[in-house]
Amino acid sequence: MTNENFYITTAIPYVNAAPHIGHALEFVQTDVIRRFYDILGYKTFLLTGADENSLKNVRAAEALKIGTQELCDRNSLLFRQLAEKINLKYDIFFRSSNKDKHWPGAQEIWKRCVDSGDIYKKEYEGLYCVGCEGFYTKDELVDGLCPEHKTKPEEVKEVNYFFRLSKYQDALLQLIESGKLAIFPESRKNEVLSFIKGGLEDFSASRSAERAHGWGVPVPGDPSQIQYVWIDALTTYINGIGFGTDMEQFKKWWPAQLHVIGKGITRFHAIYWPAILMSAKVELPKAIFAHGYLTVNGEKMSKTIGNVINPLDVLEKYSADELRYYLIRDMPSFEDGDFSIQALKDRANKELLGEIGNLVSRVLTMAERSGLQKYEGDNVLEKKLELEKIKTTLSKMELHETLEAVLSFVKECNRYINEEAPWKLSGKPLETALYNLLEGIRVLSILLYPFIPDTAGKMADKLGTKMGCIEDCTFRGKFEGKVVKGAHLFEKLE
RNA sequence: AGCGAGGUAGGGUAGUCUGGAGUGCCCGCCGGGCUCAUAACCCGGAGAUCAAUGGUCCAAAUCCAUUCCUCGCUACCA
Repeated sequence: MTNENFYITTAIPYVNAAPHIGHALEFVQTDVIRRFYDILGYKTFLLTGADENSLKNVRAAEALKIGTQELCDRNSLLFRQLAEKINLKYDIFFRSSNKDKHWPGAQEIWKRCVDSGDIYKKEYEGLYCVGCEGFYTKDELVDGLCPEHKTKPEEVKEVNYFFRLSKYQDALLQLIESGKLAIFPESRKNEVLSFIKGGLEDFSASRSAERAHGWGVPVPGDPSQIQYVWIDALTTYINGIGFGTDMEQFKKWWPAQLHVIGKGITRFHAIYWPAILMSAKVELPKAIFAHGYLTVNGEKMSKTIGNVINPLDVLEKYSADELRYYLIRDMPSFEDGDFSIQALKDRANKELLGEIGNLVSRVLTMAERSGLQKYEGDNVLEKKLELEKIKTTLSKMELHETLEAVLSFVKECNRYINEEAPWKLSGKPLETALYNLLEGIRVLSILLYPFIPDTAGKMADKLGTKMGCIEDCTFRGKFEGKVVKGAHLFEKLE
């Protein structure tokens, strides 16, 4: 057992629209890691939430003819519902429109960066598309026109605050090359390194309040400017645990052991964020895990195609465990993966029901019929458990590999039944076979807990055992739980 | 264009660093076994010029060179 703290975060998504299935993937991945660290004995804390200060939210609200806060309230609720329904075990759902807890921290960070001399005023010149309300670089334009609106962007000059990112180029390089800030997977780490080596430019850290429609965190001492959304968004990771408002709690959990993010925002987390923290003289997070994106039936998700999958709809028809299992099992942790309902059903029927549910069902039937109250025997089946592989793949964040290693033990249990044929046995040989199988299921209930917590709990209940931790994943020579078969763990999906 | 990652059976992957029979896993397909179990479970089989060419070596998916193809990153996208 360890007493170390483990603070983990999901990215905080823009809430300009309802959650899609990609958000569900991130929630599940983060939760699996968190729960694994739970059974490893860490004291864990998980932050999730919503980035509400984006201009996208302002625009989305205007399109719907409602207030921005109302839109954020509405959509944040959907994200929170998703978190609940998918069993994301979060400790805090933190919204960046929270003026009491978020603004003080975001402004404190800003002041500290000013004190370090890293924020300065500069005239910003850029190509601004009125339709997009955003700036474009020359490379992004198609024939000199905005790729979306096919209009010529205006040249706009505006005085903004800039963050002196260039100053941190060497420090960032050293930080990431040395692994002091770990980036999973390796390929993303390489991308970040090559980006840094290409030379870092200072970035615009504020916008005019006018252009931001007055929405966002004001720059301390200059109400005409609003903080650039990324600065305020990143600080939710520290503000949510008390930076600027409850430094005691903040010190308890920070630094984060892991930020889980989508691959598209790697740069902000691996470059901007550590630079801001260095400037503000705050400790740095330990690791970043960038997952891939989901396609749907082989196509990129898009509103235009109309193939966006809302995970809340999926959870109307399928259980949290079925969705969680599928997302981890079929999606490589780091690569893009393809989502399809058919594949989800196949996994649920073949593996959750056919292998896990059926294993429990056949063993508990035989155990009940045996009439035994306690079971003893030698630990032959335990040798098939690859606990080391489970731990090493987890430490590399290869969650699909971790799950596969757990599942291969399920297969060994089923194989063991076929080989031993306990239905033909009686006396000591029967007791030994049942002992091994019951211990096997008990261990599985622990190892499956991070992935399918509801089912794992049911398994422990059926065995009459308590949910254990990693130290309990060994066979103990004796099984004394009170076995009750009860209902099936899964029903077949048609 | 530059930098990076890849191309292994019908699909998806591991193996490559540290060369040693195409070795493994998942889905799909075909055949058999079992009857404890939710038509679930177990075993066996078919299916691959390991992208191509050239080289090093007793020996190459693995090392070297070249070519072709795919994907990612290249300043504000989960």
